[in-house]
Amino acid sequence: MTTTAARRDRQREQLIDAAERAIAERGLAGLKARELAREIGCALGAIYNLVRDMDELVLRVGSRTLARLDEALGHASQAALVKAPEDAAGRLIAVALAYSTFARKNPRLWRTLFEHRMAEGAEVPEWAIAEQMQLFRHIMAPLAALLPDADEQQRLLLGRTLFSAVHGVVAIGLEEKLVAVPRRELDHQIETLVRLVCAGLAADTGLIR
Amino acid sequence: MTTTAARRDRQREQLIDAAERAIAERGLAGLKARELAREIGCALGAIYNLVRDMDELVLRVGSRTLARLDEALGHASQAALVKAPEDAAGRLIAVALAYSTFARKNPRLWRTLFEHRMAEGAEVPEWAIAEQMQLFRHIMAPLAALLPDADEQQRLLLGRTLFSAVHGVVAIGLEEKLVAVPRRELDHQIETLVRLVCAGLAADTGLIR
DNA sequence: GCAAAATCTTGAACGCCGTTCATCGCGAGG
DNA sequence: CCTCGCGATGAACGGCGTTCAAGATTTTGC
Repeated sequence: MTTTAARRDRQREQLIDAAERAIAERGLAGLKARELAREIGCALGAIYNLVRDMDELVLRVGSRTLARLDEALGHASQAALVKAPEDAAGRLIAVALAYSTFARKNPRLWRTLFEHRMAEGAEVPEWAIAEQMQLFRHIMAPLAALLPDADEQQRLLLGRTLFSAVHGVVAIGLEEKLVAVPRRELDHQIETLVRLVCAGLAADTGLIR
Repeated sequence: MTTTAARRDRQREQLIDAAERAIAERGLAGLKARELAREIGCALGAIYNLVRDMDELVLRVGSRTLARLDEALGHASQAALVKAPEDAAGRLIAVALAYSTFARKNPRLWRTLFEHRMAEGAEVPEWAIAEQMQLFRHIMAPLAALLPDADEQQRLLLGRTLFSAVHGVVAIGLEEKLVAVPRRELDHQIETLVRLVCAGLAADTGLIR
C-alpha cells in the first residue's frame, strides 16, 4: 500500500521529468501547466500541490541541468588531469570546451539556466544560488595550480572573469537569433581565448594585482 | 492641416517612446499593449496599425538602444584615440569599459537586446541584424592596429571572441538574479580580461593562427 | 469497523495577456 | 454636400498561470 506522501513524491518526479522534456524539446516558453497536467495524468490544480508555482518547477529542472553540467565539467577536468598533470592551462581549456559541448548538446535546458526570471516579487532561493557556485570548483582548481602565489581573492575574481568570458563566447556563439557558429569554430574561439589569457598571465602576473 | 499618414507617423513615435519608457522602468516583462494604448491615448486595436505586433515594437526600441550604444562606444574610442594614438590596447579597454558603463546605466534596455525572443515562427528581420553588426566597428579598428599582419578573417573571429567575452563578464556581473557586482570591481575585471588577452597576443601572435 | 475529521483532487472560474474583427464614425474625393 | 472607404474602436477570442469551492478519499479516534 502506497502512502499519500510517497505517491505525491513520485508524482513530483514525474512532473519534473515532464517539465524537463518540455523545456528540452520546446524551450522555456514551451512549458505549459495544462500540458504537464495532461502528461502526468492529473488535474490542472494538482500541480500546485507538487510545487509552489512554475518558478519552482523551472528551478528544479535547472537543478538537474546544473548537476549534469557539473558532472560533465568534472569528467573533462579529471581526464585532462590524468593526461597531462602539469598542464593547468590545458585543464582550463578542457573545462571550457566541456562547457561549450554541454551547451551545444543541451541548448534549451542550458539557456533556461540564464533566461529564466523569477516572478515579480520573488527571489531566487538560496539552494539554487549555492548550486551555481559549486560549478566554480572546476575553474578554481586549475587556476590555483596556475597561480600558486596569487592570493585567494584575486584568484576568485579571475575565476569568475574567466567563467563569464567563456560563457559569453558560448552564449553569443549559440545565440538562437543568429545562425549558430559551427562547432569547430566555436571550440577554436574558446581555446584561443583561454590560451591568450593564460599566455597573458604567464607574461606578466602583475596584471592581476 | 495634418494628413492621416503624418498623424500616424507621429503616433508611431509616441508609441515607441512609451514602449522605451516602459522597458527602461519595468523591463521587457513590464511592456503591456493595453498600458501603451492608454498612455498614447488610442484604442487597444489601433496599436496594430502602427506596428505589426509587439515583436516589432521591441525591435524598434532595440534599434534606438543600439544607436545610443553605438554612439557611446564611438565617443569612448575617439577619446582614447586622441589621448593616446599609439595605444590600441588602451582603445580596446576604453570601448569595453564604455560598453559596461552603458549596460549599467541602461540595464533594462540593454538586457532587452539579448533577452528578447521572437514569437514562434518569426525570424529577426535583416535590418535588426545589420544594426548589431555595426557595433563591431569599434572593436575591429583598434584590433587592426594591434595586429596589422593578421589576416582579416582571423581578426574578425578574434573581434567577435573579444566582444563576446566582455559581454559575458558584463552580463553575469550585472545579472539581476544575483547582487550586481560593484562598478569598480566590474571595471577591474574587464580591464584585466582585455589586458590579459592583449598581453597574450603580444607574447605570441601564433596563438591566433 | 465505523463515523468524523482532515486532507487531497478536481476543473470551472478569475484575471491578465496579445491579437483579431465586426462595427461604426469621420475625413477625404467628387 | 454627399457618399464612400478607411482607420479607429473595444468587445471578444483563445491561451496563460493561478485559485478555490465543492466533492472524493484517506486518516484518525474510539
